[in-house]
Amino acid sequence: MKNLVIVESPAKAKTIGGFLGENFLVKSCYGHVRDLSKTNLGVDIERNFHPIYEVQADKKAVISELKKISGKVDMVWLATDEDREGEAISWHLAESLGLSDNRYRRIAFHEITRKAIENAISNPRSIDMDLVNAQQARRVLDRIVGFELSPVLWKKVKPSLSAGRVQSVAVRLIVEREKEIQQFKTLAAFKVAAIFDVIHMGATHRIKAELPGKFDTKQEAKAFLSLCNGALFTVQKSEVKPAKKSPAPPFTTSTLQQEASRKLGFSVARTMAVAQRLYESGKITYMRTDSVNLSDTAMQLAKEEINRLYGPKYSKPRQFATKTKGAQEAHEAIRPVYLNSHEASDDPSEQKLYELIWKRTIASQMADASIERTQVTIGISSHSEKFVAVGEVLLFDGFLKVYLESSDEDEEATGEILPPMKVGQELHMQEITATERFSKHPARYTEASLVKKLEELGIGRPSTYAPIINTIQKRDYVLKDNRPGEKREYDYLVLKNKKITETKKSENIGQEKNKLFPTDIGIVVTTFLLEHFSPIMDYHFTASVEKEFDEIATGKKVWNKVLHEFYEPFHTQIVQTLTHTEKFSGERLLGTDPQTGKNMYARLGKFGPMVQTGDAEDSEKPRFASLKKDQSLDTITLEQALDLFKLPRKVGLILEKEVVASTGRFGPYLRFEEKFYSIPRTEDPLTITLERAKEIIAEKQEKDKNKIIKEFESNPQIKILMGRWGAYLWADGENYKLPKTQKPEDFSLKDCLNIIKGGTSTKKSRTTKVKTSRKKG
DNA sequence: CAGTGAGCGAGCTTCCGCTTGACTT
Repeated sequence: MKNLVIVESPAKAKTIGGFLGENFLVKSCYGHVRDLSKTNLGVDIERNFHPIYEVQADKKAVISELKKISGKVDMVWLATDEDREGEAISWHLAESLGLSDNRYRRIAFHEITRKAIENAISNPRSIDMDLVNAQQARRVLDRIVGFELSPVLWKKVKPSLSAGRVQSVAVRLIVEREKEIQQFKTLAAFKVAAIFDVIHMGATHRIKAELPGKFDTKQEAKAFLSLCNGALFTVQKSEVKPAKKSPAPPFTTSTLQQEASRKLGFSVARTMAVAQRLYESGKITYMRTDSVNLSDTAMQLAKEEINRLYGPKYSKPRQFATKTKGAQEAHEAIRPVYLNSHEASDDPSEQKLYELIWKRTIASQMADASIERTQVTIGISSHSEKFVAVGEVLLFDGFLKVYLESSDEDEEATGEILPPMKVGQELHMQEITATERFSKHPARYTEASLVKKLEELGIGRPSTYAPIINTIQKRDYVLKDNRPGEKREYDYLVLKNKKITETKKSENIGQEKNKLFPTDIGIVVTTFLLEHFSPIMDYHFTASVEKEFDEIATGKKVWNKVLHEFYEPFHTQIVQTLTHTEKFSGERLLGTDPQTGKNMYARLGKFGPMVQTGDAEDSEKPRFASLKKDQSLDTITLEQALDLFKLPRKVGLILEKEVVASTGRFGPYLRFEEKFYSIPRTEDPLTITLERAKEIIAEKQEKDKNKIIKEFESNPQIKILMGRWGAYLWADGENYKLPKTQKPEDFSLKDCLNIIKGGTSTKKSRTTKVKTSRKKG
């Protein structure tokens, strides 16, 4: 072997290995190989922000293998991605493999074709140190922000919290959207629509027309309907306008995540996992990309496929320009490797995602759709307002034959075909309706719409969108959740047969599925960071530092100087906040307790969100109660807070012993004679009666009686019990699985001892995380 | 997964961006 080629991805290594001859060995380094030391800050600020690098623990084996091979070859070709991070990886490789300048060459290609690779090999260059320095600046800045800001949170808000250039802004977006929704004032107005009969060639066509404006009140809407009663309706204008629709560009990571979410209901993480499998099996190109570019080969293949399937009329090859802020375009757009292949996998998820990618790619190379829009204006003899009917005729479907991008907003109903109407023609009115419509608050973010917003702001990279979503949920700043929605009544007026009837209708509103909600911790942390570190929290912070990084990359600025300029004010603010601010808990005064006259607060406590009566300075100690799962610090009322203190509550006496109702980690419960009895979640411990309590206790006691299947006189520490999922072995507080080989009652004490000796207790293997911060409501 | 309903306190937590791999009854 004379040559070693190093790329980032193993799947890429495999493909390229096939293109190059026997003199080339292609290996992968699996992304970054060195990173800042994790033990400390990893940056020596005194020495001009000198980074302290270490080979990452999981890359030691990779590096030692590459080192061994590189010692034996004539030339090492560093073929990492051609972007800022890729350039840095090449530099780290050269450094950690100890390659002298004449032992390696830097090459790069943007598409994986034989031609592109041969071209790269014949045009080698040296490592671009300006670009590497831009990456070092990015890396060091992120480390400083994260590792100086997080400890401030530990001291001033709560231990173990985190903050960073990307995650803190992502959380801010969700927090502020929730605030907008809370402050949103719903406005009602009446929308008027009419149905007319049009007679054309002896047949009656029903058309729908709308009044462009709205009425603020029911009275006005009603008055309008009265005016229409008996009026004449005449066509005043009929306009025909041609229009065209163009296809969307091929997929990038972000647009793939959005469409897979809307069309297939995939989470961002699932989209990436499925795409990874398609990539590894050679069905699609690389899935982490910000480019909409297609290779010449791909465009040629698409053209042939479109010609074959739909005919040349449908083909329109085109290249799209990337508009994304900060795009680095190291790869192609996400597309099928073979555009003439329609099947990619037996796995339904993979196949569905593949079809989506296939359609999007093919559609992007197809002709525009042409449409004819008709707008008919209908005058009212008794009023100056006019009805408008809109019709749409698809003259040529073009790319719509294959694919239409969906949108986050509700789709406007597209017009239907209108029968021909002449100016002056009188129309017969069937009915006119006035429907009360309400303004809608801004939509909560979904995973995918958050990714879209982050991309617009230039925050995060294709490889990090899915991890960001994961991080902010793991840190308990954000919760992906559903809300049931509620009924709302609205007024509906109809003018028909010269009569106006008024009815109430109801609709379901506010239902949410898989939406992102901020948690109390998320809100408190965001408020704190905004107050003390507004420059980092600025939505344009990333974009403005990116501009600096670009200037480093083009040699106009020196990287450590850029860092110095950032660090000076930032660090001053860190010190300032640590020394001069109190602990922050997002405290909110709810009012006073009517019984004691003491202040009541809602705030974030050591164990999560809670309410408090009385102040710490009072002679009597304050009382505390945790919030329920569906309550939040921002919205809890004095009444709800008072309810929280009503538990535990004395329900009454059974046989002169007290029964107490309360809510615990696992929901509402009763306590009687030192034992616990769960109350079904549908019932309320605040109102449960003694009668009902007796029932629940009796039921559980009956069940417990039947619980013991077998006991051993010689060893009372071993029992066979009946649990929710069948029989199991209990031994001194630990539980063991019983083999299904015989009936539970047939096990002997010796059998049991053997199971204990050989088996592992289920308690120890438990991996479920127990949340302690909140009671479930 | 097998019933559960606490709360010491020392020591640790944390960033973003590249890339896949692999703890089991």
